[in-house]
Amino acid sequence: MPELPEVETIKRGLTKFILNKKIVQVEVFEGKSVKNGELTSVVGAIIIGLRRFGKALVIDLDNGISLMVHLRMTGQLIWRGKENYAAGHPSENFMAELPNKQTRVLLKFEDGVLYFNDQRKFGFFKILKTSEVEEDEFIKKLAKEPWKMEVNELYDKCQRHAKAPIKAVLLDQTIICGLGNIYADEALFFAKVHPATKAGTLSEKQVALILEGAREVMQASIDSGGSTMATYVKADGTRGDYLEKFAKVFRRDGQPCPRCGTIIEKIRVAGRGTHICPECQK
DNA sequence: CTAGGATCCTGTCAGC
DNA sequence: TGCTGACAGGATCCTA
Repeated sequence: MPELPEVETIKRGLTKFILNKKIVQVEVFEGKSVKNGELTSVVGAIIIGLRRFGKALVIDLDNGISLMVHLRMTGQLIWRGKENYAAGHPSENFMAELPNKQTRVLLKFEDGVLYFNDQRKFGFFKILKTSEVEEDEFIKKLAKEPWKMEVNELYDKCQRHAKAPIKAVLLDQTIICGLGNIYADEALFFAKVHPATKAGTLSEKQVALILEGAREVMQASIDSGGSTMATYVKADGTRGDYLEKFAKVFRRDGQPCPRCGTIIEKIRVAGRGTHICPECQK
C-alpha cells in the first residue's frame, strides 16, 4: 500500500471532492472490509474533515462518527464524478468501470461516488466515535513521524531493538511512523546503510542519516503527488507509476545504481523483498 | 520484553 | 497450455 505519502496525497486530493458533502447512500460488497459497526450509520451525514494518522485516513462526519480507512497493501480510493480521481495502490482499477470485482465498499454522494477497491481484502473501514479516534488501539500506538522525531529518540530505539535488522525497525509503526517497504529501502539507500545491519550497531551519525533520508524521500513523494491516477498513466498513454521517476533502488534490481553504477540487487530482509546497492550499502 | 515466522487474501508471474 | 510455488508498497498474532 500506500505508505504515508500516498495517504497524504489521497487526503489532499479527496478533500476537494468530499469535504462538506453529504453521504446519501452506502453499499458494502465485502462484509469483512467494514469493522466495528454498520456503515449505514454514516448515511445522511456530512463530511466535516479529513485527517491522517500515519498510514490511516480518518474521515470525520457531522453526526459524531468518524470513518478510519486503512488501505494496507492493495487498497485504493477512487472518486467518480464530474472529475475523476484515484490514489492508492496503482492498478488498472484507477481507470476501470466501477464497481467491479475488487470493489469492497462504496459511498454515494449527490455529485459522485467514492469507491474503496482492494484486491487482497486486508484494508478496511473502521467505524469510530469521533471523540474516541485518538484512543483507537491502532492509532494510539503509532510513533512519531520522521519530521517530528529527534535523532536521539530513534537512536535510543535502535539500542532497544539492538538485534533486529534496521529495516525491521523502520517498518515498525510503533517505533517510527509512516515508512513502508518502499521508503524504508529508499531511506537506507540514502544513508548508505545495509538493511540487514543490526540496529544496535549503528552510529548516531548513521541514524541521523537514515532519519534525514526518510524525511527526504517521503517529502519528495508527497511533493510529486504520490501514486495517483495522474502519475499512473504516463504522458504517452502507457502505464507505469511514479516509482519509475522517483525510486533510486525500489524495484530497480538489475539496473545500475544511480550513485555508483553497480547493479542493484534484490534480497530478503525482515521477511520482505529488499533492494540495495551492494557497493553503497555494505 | 524482543525477534522471527506464519497468517490474512487475491492475482500475477516465472519455471517447469 | 496448464500447473505450481513464490511473492506482493501492511500489520497482527503466535511462539520461543
